[in-house]
Amino acid sequence: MKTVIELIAEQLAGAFEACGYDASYGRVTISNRPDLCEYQCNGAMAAAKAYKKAPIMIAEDVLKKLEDNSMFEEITAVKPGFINIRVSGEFLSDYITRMESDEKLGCTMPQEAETIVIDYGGPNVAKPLHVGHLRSAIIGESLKRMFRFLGHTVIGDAHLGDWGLQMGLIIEEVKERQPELCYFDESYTDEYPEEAPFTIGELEEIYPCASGKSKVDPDFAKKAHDATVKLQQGNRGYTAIWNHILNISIADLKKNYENLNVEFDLWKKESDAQPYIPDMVQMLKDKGLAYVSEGALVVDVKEETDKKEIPPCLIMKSDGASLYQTTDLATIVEREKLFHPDRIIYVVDKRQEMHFTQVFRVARKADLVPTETKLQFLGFGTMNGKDGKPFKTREGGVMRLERLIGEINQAVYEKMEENRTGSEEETREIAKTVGLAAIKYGDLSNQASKDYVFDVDRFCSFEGNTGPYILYMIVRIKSILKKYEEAGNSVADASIMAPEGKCEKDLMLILSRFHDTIEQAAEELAPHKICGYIYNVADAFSGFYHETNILAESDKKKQSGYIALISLVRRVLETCIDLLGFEAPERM
RNA sequence: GUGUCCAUAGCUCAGCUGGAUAGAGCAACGGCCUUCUAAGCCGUGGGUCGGGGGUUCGAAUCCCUUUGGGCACACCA
Repeated sequence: MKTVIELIAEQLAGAFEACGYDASYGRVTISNRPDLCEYQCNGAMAAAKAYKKAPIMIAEDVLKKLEDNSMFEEITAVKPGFINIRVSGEFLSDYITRMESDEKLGCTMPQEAETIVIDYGGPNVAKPLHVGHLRSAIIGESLKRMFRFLGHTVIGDAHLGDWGLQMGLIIEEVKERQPELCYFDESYTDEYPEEAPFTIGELEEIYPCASGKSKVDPDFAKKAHDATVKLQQGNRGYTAIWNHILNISIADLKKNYENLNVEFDLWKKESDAQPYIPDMVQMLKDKGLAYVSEGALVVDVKEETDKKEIPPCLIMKSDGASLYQTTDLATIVEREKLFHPDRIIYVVDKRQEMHFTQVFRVARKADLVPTETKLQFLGFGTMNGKDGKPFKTREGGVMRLERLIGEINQAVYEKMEENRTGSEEETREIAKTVGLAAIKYGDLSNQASKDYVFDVDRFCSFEGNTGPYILYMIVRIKSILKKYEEAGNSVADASIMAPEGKCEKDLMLILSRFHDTIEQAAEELAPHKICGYIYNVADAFSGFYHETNILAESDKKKQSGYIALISLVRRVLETCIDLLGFEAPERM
């Protein structure tokens, strides 16, 4: 469905053309002076230069050539050459009504749906999720939902890290602790036990221990490197341990992501790309792209236009082991083979930008994907504490996700406790829903690429531009609709009417911009635009709510118009928060 | 060192494909609850958009320069 802006711009473009000017001057934007108008066109001023005429004259001429004035309440040429526009209430209510009858609230479905792989999450097996994984999960999940809503085929991939040095470190540490295990006996030929020799809790302790040791003990580090190579070469015992690690970790990760309302379609791992590596490496050699430099196999990726030296992309270490780059490239090969994606979006810490620049360039040079396939890197910034430094626990350690969520839920619960009406159990449940909204809205309302300050108190504070505030507005609407139905009316039968008050019209104007917002947010990979929009809707609703006593309205027809309107507000808000990845409780 | 991103109200952030008076929220101050959830609403104060130059009828937005930060720069992921 065409946006209001497009409908107005069509009219103006026609008029500009009729006057002999280029149609592109008919571009319309939302007014930045809501006191003067709702929409504006600044084309006359731009045209003034090209056609050497006074802008105000151009604007006035253009308005005379308008073919259809029915959608405007007011359209005037002002001062230097602005064209100020107010749409009519009838046009607006009709527009909103059409939106309401559309399953996607007016979003245009693509002619040809894209297949999009979104690579987010990227948790490492054997390591607990910590705050560093939060942004990727939250942003990636939101993008997945946005593109899916817009009719694309989206595949969200957790892309576990299970193939790097960390596996060698863990295996070597287990070996030192329990050398008698059958996995380390080269002559062992029986089936390996089904039961893992460690629990998730032990696993989470083993890795940091091994990692620390490797930094101070070169001998241990060497052994870990060797173990990594042996694993990658298919050593039977090591593979069995690795399988144990995987099974235990994945079960634990699923539970954690579920708590975040994050759901992957695919639980692929770096190791799944392993089978593609030999052929890919051979191909890189055959094409003359890969060569040996300082003992390692590399591909040059520098380009003429580079302002700085981009180092060659390492494909194979001098000891023969593959690296992050290798698996990422092979993963592209795998994704192309399995899904033929039109684009792959990587939601990764922005510090990895260089890495992905290299990987993308090798992929292009080697034609791992067709030229049309988009490879997009969405780098997100660091989550900082109130001191502006990377978020840590009070003791200064890495904050585990479980603990963070627990603290948020507790903070929300304590606020609700002050004036709770329901049972403790119910309040706890609601606090979880509200807490998740607090975290996600707090994160997503910032631009993804920027660092941001994660402030538990502020995000949970129920006041102002926060997740809980948005939920509160939805809950209010739900409550009114429920009472309306309890009085024997039907919300479904209500229909929207032309606005009378200013607040009512403002609310409708904001609602009419739903699909502009969603389409733009998807285009720019910018969930924060949805947050900004939601807040505007909630704010406009609040104004309307306070001006209008809906349930006490005696004119039944008018009341039905109000009900239909707030019912649409609810739908828009709920759709938006679903795109952001959280939901509203029935009451709070 | 090279490159890159950032700098907007006391704090946290929008706005940046050039447009009219730079916006929110928090914090501060003043109002509004026998009426659909006051977790709300209305109002007041608060700014040389880091500094300097330029392009333009018009710059927070584009270009140059300068200062101060973050980050990245081949065998970790």
